[in-house]
Amino acid sequence: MGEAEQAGSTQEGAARRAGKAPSTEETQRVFESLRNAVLDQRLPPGLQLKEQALADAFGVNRAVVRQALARLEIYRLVTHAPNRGVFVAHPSAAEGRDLFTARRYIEAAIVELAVERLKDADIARLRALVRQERQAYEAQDVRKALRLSVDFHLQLADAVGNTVLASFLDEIVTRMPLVVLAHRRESPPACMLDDHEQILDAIAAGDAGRARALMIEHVGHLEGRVSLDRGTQQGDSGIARLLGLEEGCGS
Amino acid sequence: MGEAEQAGSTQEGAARRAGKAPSTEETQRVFESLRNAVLDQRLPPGLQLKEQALADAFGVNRAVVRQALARLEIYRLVTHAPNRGVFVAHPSAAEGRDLFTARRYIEAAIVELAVERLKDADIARLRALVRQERQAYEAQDVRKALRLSVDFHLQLADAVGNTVLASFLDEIVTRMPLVVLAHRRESPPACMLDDHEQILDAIAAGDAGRARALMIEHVGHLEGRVSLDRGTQQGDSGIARLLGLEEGCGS
DNA sequence: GATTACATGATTGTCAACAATTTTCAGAGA
DNA sequence: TCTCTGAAAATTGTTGACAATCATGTAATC
Repeated sequence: MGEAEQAGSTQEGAARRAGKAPSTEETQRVFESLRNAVLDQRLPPGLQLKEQALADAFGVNRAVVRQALARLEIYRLVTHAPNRGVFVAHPSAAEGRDLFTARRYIEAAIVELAVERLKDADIARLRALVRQERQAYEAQDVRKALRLSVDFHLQLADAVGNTVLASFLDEIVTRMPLVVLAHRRESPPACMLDDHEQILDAIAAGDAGRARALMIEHVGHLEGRVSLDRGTQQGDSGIARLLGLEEGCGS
Repeated sequence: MGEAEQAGSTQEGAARRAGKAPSTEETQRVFESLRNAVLDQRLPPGLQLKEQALADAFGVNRAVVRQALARLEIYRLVTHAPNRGVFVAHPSAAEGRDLFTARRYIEAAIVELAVERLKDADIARLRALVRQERQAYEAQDVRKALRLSVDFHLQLADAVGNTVLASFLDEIVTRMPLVVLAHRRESPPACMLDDHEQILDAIAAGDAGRARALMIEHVGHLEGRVSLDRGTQQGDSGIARLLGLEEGCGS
């Protein structure tokens, strides 16, 4: 299933943020491959991850796979059913709502701090990232665009320099793709390419209130792409999910 | 070292918040015992946690201990030195600052939501907790008071009902004792027994702005008990730490 | 006396075999 | 056709042994 990933700025950043000390490089490698697979929406919720299959695929021992899976479980990317196995998580609507609510607060905190702490070089780097993201969209490379879109948020958090808030945001955005897969709307609304750019403008202008409002609105746009209403079932049961596998626009 | 803990409302709550699915009950048991030991400030930063010793102490296999330690590592309660072992974390001053900053934002979010969502029964339960806390202080049971003080924050978060924010706060408050141990001020300022009560009053009165301000101020009081100035060394080197093992007042 | 080289012990990391549990599937019976 | 039973296969959980690495203490050398 998940094999070697393309090296990118996200991987090392994630290692610093979430993965921490590589408790044996092998475990870390397997963990990050699976985590990246989730980020790229390659793993459908509910899929069983069998230890031996993963061990064979990665060329490692089952014990290593087991540790990687245990770590994924802590980040709630998989659920562990005792004596049954681990399955890609299938977040409930309530969980999705909690994630978006928490994301609003965390992102608001980050932009607030960004106005105070970001250097010109940081803003320039983030602007370059937004340009890349736009190019990816224009090139129809949706997967890459989605990834760059996530990277924008993560690198903004990194630039702010608060490791705790950065790791929290990292956990949230990593769990988001599963929420999207489990609760996608049939007709996704139009993509919002300009949000990131406007947020950067507000930060660069030192307008904390506007930056904060824009970011909260941006998260609202993202939440609009899924249906998390209070009556929604936990997620469609298998078949319906496989029909909507083409991904929309990003984070 | 850490053996069975007194059962209390925190344990099950923590299991729901942070611990998640008990990937084999044994692992969860070991993890929580060690986590509780950190919360009670029984584990000095820098102490090595040897796998075999823990396995013997808990009567479990080394693999179980290994998984529990890996989990502790993700919460940054321990640091893992490859081929050397795991050691109780020794948070830097920068890490401490990040934790307090993040805590301000998270707690502010929680009280904001608390004003909207808390039922009368929730408030009554929290008031009872504050009373217990006061009694513990009056009875000079500092350890219990500290624990109840932490419980107040965690149960407030639980009552709000956002599992994501609750788990974030859980991680923060669990890491705090290590920051305190590593960067304790010589003369702790007076304890602030009334903060929790006033926060509850503001929430009960529906005054979100005041509740938020009081909570931020409260976190400021907590931060005042440690010295995290930008010139401070990572922590004193062993001997000095052992001299100041008696604990102050809580969270 | 201080320092380096080396042997010893302790600890972590890896692995494969075994046990326990669950799932699957074939077949009997209603 | 459906359901129940039970054996077989597949999967997870556990344990112990072995290898690799690091820390400790001793002896030799400058």
